[in-house]
Amino acid sequence: MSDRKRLTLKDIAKELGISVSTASRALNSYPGISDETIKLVKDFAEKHNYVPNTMAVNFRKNKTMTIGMLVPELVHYFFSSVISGAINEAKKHNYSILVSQTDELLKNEIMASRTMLSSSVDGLLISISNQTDSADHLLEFIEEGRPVVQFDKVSDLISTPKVIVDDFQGAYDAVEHLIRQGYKKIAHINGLPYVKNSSERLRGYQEALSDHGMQSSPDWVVHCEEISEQEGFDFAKHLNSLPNPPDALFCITDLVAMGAMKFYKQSKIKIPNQIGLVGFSNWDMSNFASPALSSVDQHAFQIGEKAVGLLIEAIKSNQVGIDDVHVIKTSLVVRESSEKQ
Amino acid sequence: MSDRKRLTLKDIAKELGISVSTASRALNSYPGISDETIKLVKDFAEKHNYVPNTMAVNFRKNKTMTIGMLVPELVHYFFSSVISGAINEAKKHNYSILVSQTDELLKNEIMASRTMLSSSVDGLLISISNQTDSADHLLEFIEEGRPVVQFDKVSDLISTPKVIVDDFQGAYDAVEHLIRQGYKKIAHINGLPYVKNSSERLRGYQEALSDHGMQSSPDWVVHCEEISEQEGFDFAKHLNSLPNPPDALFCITDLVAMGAMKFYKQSKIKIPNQIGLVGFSNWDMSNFASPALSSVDQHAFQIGEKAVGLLIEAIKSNQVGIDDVHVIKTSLVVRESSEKQ
DNA sequence: CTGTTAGCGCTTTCAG
DNA sequence: CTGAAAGCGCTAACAG
Repeated sequence: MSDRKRLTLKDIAKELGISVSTASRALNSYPGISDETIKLVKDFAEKHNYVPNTMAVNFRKNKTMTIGMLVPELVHYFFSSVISGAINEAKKHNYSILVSQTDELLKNEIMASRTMLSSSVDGLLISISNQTDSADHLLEFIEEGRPVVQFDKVSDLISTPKVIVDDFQGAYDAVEHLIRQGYKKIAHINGLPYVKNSSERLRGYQEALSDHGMQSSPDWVVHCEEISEQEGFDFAKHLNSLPNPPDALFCITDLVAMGAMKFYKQSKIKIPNQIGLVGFSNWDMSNFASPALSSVDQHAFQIGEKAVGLLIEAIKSNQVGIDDVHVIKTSLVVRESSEKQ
Repeated sequence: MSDRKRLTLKDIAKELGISVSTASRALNSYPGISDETIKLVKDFAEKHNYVPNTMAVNFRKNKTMTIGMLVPELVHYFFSSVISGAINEAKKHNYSILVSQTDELLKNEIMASRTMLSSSVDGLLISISNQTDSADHLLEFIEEGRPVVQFDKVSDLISTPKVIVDDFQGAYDAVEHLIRQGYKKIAHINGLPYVKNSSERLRGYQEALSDHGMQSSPDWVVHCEEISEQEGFDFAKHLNSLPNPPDALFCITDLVAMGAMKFYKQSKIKIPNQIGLVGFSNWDMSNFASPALSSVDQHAFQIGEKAVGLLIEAIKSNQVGIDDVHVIKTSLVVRESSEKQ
């Protein structure tokens, strides 16, 4: 339909009796163009609603002002918050964001990153999938001179700037808080030990305990595979059936903590008085749980902002492959589930 | 750095001693090219890792295979689910999705849609902001021959395909369910009366009641302005203080219902036995509430899929401005908050 | 079945 | 200060 032909530079030039290059330079306010012609051209352009053909500009400049962003799961409070921060920061610099998700599958991650590469994003923001054990698909970006910034789940197989959560500190704070609340037997539902986020949280847990002269029984550390609510429920049940059951639980995520909470409520074990509970991630839902769940906030929005900032910096300075790590501090949000009355 | 020059068609042609156009046609498997040359070229391309320059293709074809998507708030279970559905469907058709958000501000909506227009998306998917009372910015797309599809919050000031939730039916089902559960005095926390979603849910509420020969006291319908948790709390309190307080509450969203739930729990009013509660939107959190909140599911993912499907159809057939409405049926999810024991 | 040619709209040398 | 001209990589008439 319609497609009323758009005004081009050529049209303007012809109309104004000047050359295309002059028109171009005037519109972009080049040095060495008389104020007169600048005004002439700009006024004309304004009046006739000239809008440059972005595809032509992209093509010519070999830039799209577009950033690709790849996350494992979009429908996730953490990731949608990161994306939100990324979009807002990108907007400030006139970049747009192309979003896709991998459903935690390496296969999809490779496909999606290829698509982004071929759709010519100027750079890539990625949080890798759990399956990802190779960085070849990211290397393809670097090889083409397009920067990559990793966030949250990052691969060390490739040198890029990284924005990560301080999992260690977050866990440490959470456990220290439980200790200060007077809990004596603090257990930890962890994730898969070879996943960095998990191992760091475990380390934070252990160090907080030892710094306060407390012991963790090996029985008190268990490992989720799927980080699911069900696992939270099951492990809470399991821990509670031990001869010496814990009186507090630090869970690797809020979802797991919600599962645990369900078990304790069903079993009429009082939270927080009989069992203290702290999660990690500070989902919106944690506020609505009852009792409201204490949790470690990861400042997801800020992670998105930071990651975009670094990426744009890299794009502009044409630096790929710098390897620096930016650790975003967490904040413990104390709610009812861990405050003894 | 690097930027090891990429292979172009010209290179391939020269290398193979054929013309650029033949190379192009072979790669795109045009009819009327010998299988021999096709194989020759494809093998060579494969071997040397040829990847076409998308910017050049875009420029040439005046298409970007990119869709713009604009939502009020990205960090929102409903919208992130719609986006997720949209992305997955788009992927199937080799489209990518550029996402942005407006924070419910018309000003931002106009800016963002302009950006998308100028970044040359092939079409736009939009859920308008609460403030939006003009469709001029959407008209700009239509005028350029680029299709727009609206979803969820839609404007009738412009003719586009629309994918909307069956708010009426959803509300009707919710209220009918409450009636069947034996609740006699069903109140409704509604939204702003001039917002379509609100008015339709109100209509569903009213019709369900009257179809079952029940009355709604005017006192029992109240209107949120911000659709916040706090309002849910406050209105529940207010309703409960009436001389003839309701015994069930249908809330315009889950968030509002959570606020109401908080009030009743604080007041030791038993849910569901003393008060029945149903929300709308079926957030992930509703499952975790205690008692778990009954809610109307809007099939957000499916809305995203459908909207993208319609948009791509419009893009491919080059049809802008068709005005048809696709209503997605809701499903009531019954949980503890509305099942009397 | 293949090659020649023109050109998409813009930026950017290179000359004046 | 301005113009002429080349060319980015690709596709698509048109002509064999």
